[in-house]
Amino acid sequence: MGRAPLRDFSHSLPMALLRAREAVMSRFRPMLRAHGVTEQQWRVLRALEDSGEIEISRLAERSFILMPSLSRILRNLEGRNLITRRAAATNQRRVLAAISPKGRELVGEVAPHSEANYAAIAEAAGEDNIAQLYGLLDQVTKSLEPPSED
Amino acid sequence: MGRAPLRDFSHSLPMALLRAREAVMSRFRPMLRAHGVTEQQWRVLRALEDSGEIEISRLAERSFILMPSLSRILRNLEGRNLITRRAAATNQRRVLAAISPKGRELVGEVAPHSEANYAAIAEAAGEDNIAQLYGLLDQVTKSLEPPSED
DNA sequence: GCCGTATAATTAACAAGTTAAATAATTCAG
DNA sequence: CTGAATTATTTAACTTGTTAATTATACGGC
Repeated sequence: MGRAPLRDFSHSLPMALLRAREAVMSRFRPMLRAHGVTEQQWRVLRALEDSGEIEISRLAERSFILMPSLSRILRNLEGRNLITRRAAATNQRRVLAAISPKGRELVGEVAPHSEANYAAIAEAAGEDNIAQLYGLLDQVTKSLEPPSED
Repeated sequence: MGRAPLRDFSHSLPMALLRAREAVMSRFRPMLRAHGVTEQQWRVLRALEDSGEIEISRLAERSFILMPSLSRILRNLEGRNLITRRAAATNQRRVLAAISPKGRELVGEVAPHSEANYAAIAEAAGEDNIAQLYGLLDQVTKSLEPPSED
């Protein structure tokens, strides 16, 4: 107690966010693992299911994965025939990725479990708390993002 | 918006937590990098400064880093003479880690910048929002943690 | 049409996350 | 007191995060 020479170590915002995220993810990881995908691979597959064929730069934004990581993940998923990649017709630099039938099948298998987990989490934490948390996270995130200069 | 075949992809709790964490950390990483430490190395040094000499299992809990990662991080920090490691006298299995004078010096240099960043973040996001966010994160995290059986 | 510059994606290199296995020291039953 | 089970830490293997460098294509001025 008394003077704090530094912010109390156990109360840093990054740590609090990390703990919360881990509390959530620990309920998903075993299930995803049982289906042979990592958390990030799952994010990519879900994003592709949502978007249809899409430029990988945009896929990186949507799945919130940096390009170098995404590049490796796509190589992996392509090797397992869960996605396809091809150069765009108009611009050979751009690469378009799309989910494959096999990938869609996998998403179909995993999605119900994922939904059940979300429901269990909402139940355990309280719908209202989750909703409020979403709101605050969005607000704080936006207020911290650099003033993008588009 | 009609039926949602799956939860809207862009609104998953893990993603929202990840985005918020990244919004915060992006304000710290360049500064830490300039001082030659990663985010995790910084967490470890701060935790050691707080705790004094401590068993590394407990250090893992405090810094919220898994033992295999921590093992590598300590090897690195020890190699740079920022920390020391020694076997406990009573139990040769246990390893005690402590921050070194050089490590303490580094913390002393970095801490003011860290504090300034926290202040800027609180300013940008609003003290009240941050406080409310802490509360919600704690609450949700606790409600999701498995009923620990001590 | 050619050259410098910008853009999209990948690769490189190192650190850390995740799960499983291995190592080493301790405890405890018999 | 010996050996099986337990505990603390490390190592292994693979994946991802992070920053920098590289490759390949497209664009713009001349």
